[in-house]
Amino acid sequence: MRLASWNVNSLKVRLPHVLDWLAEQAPDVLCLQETKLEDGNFPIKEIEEAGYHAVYSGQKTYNGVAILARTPPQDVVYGIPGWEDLQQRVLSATIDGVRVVCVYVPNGQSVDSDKYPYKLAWLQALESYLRDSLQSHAQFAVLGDYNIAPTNRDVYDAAIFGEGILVSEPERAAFTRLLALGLIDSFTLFEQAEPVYTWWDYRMGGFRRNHGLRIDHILLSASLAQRCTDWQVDKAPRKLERPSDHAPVWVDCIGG
DNA sequence: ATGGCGGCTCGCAGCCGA
Repeated sequence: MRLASWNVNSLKVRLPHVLDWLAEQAPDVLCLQETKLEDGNFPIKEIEEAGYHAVYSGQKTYNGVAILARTPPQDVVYGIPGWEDLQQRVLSATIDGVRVVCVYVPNGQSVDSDKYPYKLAWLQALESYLRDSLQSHAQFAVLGDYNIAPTNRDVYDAAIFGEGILVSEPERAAFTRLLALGLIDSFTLFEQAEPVYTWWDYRMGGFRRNHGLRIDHILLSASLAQRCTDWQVDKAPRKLERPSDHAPVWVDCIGG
């Protein structure tokens, strides 16, 4: 099965790209972030006509997550249970026996912003939730925009970012703690010769100059990682007119 | 050194993203 993730930066604007991508890549599951749509405006008709079921949790202007799947998502959980959050950033569902968690980790804005401690507290809450969920799901995948570049290799110019947002030690430590739960960054199963990015700045010809970051990740439980045969980032949608600044990423897993 | 793009809104300027 193919499990994918894409921060679309407005599903309203990007719906044609998403529908084209579903047709071309035929993922079994596609996790979306930054839909920026209230649930009443979610394009469920178009998604269903494309052959997908969908569950979604959105809000106006900011955030919003969705899971599209060829078979009906089951046991849907909205947000992080027991952790109040007005921002719609997490959605979980079981699809074909795999527990899928779609995450849009807060950006944090800057390390001296109020949004930075919110990001770290949010990551702590996510860690607790994932620890609990892993107890009951051997086949487990956490896909999304983590807003963390795990190593300097995941940054086009580490000097520019310094100890700033997306790369700071506390954020990277939080990411490492997610791995310590027993999750594997599927990207690392298929080490690449050249640096690989999933996001490029709209400004200053960021994509053309390959000024990117690897901040979209697919973490897999050990059982699911054993079934994983490929990891890819598809840069093609980033080349289209009015692209998202993120590219879709996916993994293929045997069976399911 | 700064901002540079793009999407959003009880919009026409300002916030936010990364």
